[in-house]
Amino acid sequence: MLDIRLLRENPDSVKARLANRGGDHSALVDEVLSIDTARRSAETERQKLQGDRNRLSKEIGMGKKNGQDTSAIEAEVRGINARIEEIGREADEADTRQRDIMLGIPNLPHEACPVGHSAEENPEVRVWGEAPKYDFQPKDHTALGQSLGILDFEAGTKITGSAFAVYRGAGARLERSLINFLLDLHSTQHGYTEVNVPHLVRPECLVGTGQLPKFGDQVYHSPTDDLYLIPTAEVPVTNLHREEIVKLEQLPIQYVGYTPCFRREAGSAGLGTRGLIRMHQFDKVELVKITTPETSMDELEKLTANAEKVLQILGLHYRVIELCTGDIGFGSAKTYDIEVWAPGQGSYLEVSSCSNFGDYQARRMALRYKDEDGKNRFCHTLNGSGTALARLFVALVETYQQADGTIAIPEPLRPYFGSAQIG
RNA sequence: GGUGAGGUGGCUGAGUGGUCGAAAGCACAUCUUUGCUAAAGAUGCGUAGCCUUAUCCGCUACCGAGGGUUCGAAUCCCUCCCUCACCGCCA
Repeated sequence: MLDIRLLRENPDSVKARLANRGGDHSALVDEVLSIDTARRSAETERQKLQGDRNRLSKEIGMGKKNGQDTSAIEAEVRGINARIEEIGREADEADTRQRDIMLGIPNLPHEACPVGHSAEENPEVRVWGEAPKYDFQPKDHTALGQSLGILDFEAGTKITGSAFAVYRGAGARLERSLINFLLDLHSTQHGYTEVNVPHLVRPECLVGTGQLPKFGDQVYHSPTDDLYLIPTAEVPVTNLHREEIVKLEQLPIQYVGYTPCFRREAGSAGLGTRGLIRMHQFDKVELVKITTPETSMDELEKLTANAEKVLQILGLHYRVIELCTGDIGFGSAKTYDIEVWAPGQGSYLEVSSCSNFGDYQARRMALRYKDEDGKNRFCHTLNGSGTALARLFVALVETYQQADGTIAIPEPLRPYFGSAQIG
């Protein structure tokens, strides 16, 4: 959520920065501003009347003690109460409407976020390694998965539906070994505290990180309990500190957590057509940081480097791109995507998206810290995949496939996987 | 799921209709004094909003949440949520 004071003081600048995302948000900004004015005027009157009531009620108390007749004042207060109820309803309604609209306005892109209209304009920041060459025709992971018996898409469809997969034997073991490898790497080498969190969350959590109210159709929901299946560990992990005032010394707070992620992918192109690449459920190891405003941009660089390290250790060719203003997510101020090369696809796959949300999420979830002067300020929040598993699995088997159809396991993963190859 | 107890400021814990945003203690911050790694004293110390040039002052709200009674509610009534204990059930 944006700071309403920023909108009041500098509406044109806010509109201009939002316009860089594409779409027109100026009408929303104007609407919020007009509601804000009405809201404050109603609030001021309500508070004045409440003050009157408090004063008169004390008079009644004193009067009764002294045996005086207080019926005239009581009648007066009854009149005030009627007015308080009326004006109070106005104030509350305005407050609710203002918040609802504010929750639907995306974050301002950071000055460091390149301006552009769409994904085509995302600058490439760096490339690591190079695409491996094969003296045979590299296969797609679905073909490899089937011939090795490690992936079973039909079984996923049978027990749940399309875009659900079953990993078998060495496939299941590979997935599990990757999870352990990633958790160990980030917790022991990069200074993140490992957390294991619930996969079902309250709606407030999704509001906090920005999925609700606007993207409710993308998450699975259990109406009976009003709980949501998490679309990413970002939601429960960041919300660990919702409505808290953390100590400056605690920052930066750094968490790494593994969770499955559940996404309805309503309206997504390519659902169910490309093996593991877009699933309704996939595993992910997520990195989350809570920082001060002064350090968040540096921390974004570090976080991105931490995620890249995964691919470096596994020897997977990748590139980092910087998302332009037209392509960054709803709550993000700046985002780097890490894309790993998948030889069987002949393309890059996004395996990590590292974002700095500034104080946008912190404001939504009332996450603050006390600064040197003892003043409460909103934290900055960041997160990035470290990394998504299904696509990492794809890149790994496609990259390390051999002419005989077996898959070599890269050296650093062998202690986790338990052998040097699959097949 | 059943029964019982309870939810007050960072923590402990008073407060059963009026001047309580809330005693006291602890913790914390600053200052003072004495001084050998600590003690004593003083002061300060919740959050949000409104007003405002202002993080001054002032005002309003908040004692699990939401309703109700009343001129007035942390205090009375109702509903819900949560925590703890025991029982049942269960991975």
